[in-house]
Amino acid sequence: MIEIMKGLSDENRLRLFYLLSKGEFCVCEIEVLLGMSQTNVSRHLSKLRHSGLIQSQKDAQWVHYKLSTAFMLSHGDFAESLLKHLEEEVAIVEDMRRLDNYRRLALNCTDITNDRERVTQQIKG
Amino acid sequence: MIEIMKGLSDENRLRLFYLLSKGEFCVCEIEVLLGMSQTNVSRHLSKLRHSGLIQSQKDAQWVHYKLSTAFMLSHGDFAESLLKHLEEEVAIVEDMRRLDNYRRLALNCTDITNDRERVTQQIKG
DNA sequence: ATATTATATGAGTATATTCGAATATTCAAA
DNA sequence: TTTGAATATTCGAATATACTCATATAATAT
Repeated sequence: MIEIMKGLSDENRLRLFYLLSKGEFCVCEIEVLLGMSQTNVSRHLSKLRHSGLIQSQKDAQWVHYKLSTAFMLSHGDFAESLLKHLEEEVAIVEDMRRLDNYRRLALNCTDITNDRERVTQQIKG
Repeated sequence: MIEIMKGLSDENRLRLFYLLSKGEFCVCEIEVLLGMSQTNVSRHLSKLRHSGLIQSQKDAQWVHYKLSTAFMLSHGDFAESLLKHLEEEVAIVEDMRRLDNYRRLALNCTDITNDRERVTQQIKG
């Protein structure tokens, strides 16, 4: 449990964790959705993975991350109550606004590759 | 929520938090029950209090700590699911064994003042 | 008033965490 | 097989955290 709590004791990782509770995302999507640098996203994802909170799956050159099913099976109640409280956090409300736009516009990794700046502007909405 | 997670991302503070979920204790009791130094107990209690997780009440020369009622009202579900998982932690199982002994023997602050070493041995079980 | 007990805080040190910049690795497309 | 894109890792600096020792404060008892 200590590992879990340490994994979730950082604002960026809480945002990552919350985002991944809404689906499966590749690193480039996370960068754009959360406005974080590639290095930082990768680093924090790595930490969350080593804490057992998330899992990754390689798909060609992309790596998709999602919540760990093992973790959700063993700690789902804890995760649910945490996620519920996170909903109200300002940073997370804004993350979710960008995610809504991203989905409404049916954007994907290819769009990000083609014109990252444009996607960033589009979801800022 | 970030403050809360940071407050609970340390093993000693998780132990303090769990102990206080079992009742109200003064600092000298906590020292003996958890086997921590006075300075360290005081410092971590201070951090938990500033994070809003616990509250204190002065009683003569003693200060009694307990979980914050405001926190439990707003985050009780989260606290309950965390506490449930903490039950299994080795360090906490041992803390609880000492607490059981402490209570079975009907010990209190005065006993600790009179002969701390004896109490320490008695609850070691 | 003085000594004693309970608790809190300051200073210093050791360790851990976070981040950006640069670099490495892996895969795919040309 | 070279090039480029996606992701991971290393390094160094800045900051934060935890711990111990010493000291301060506050209340009690003598």
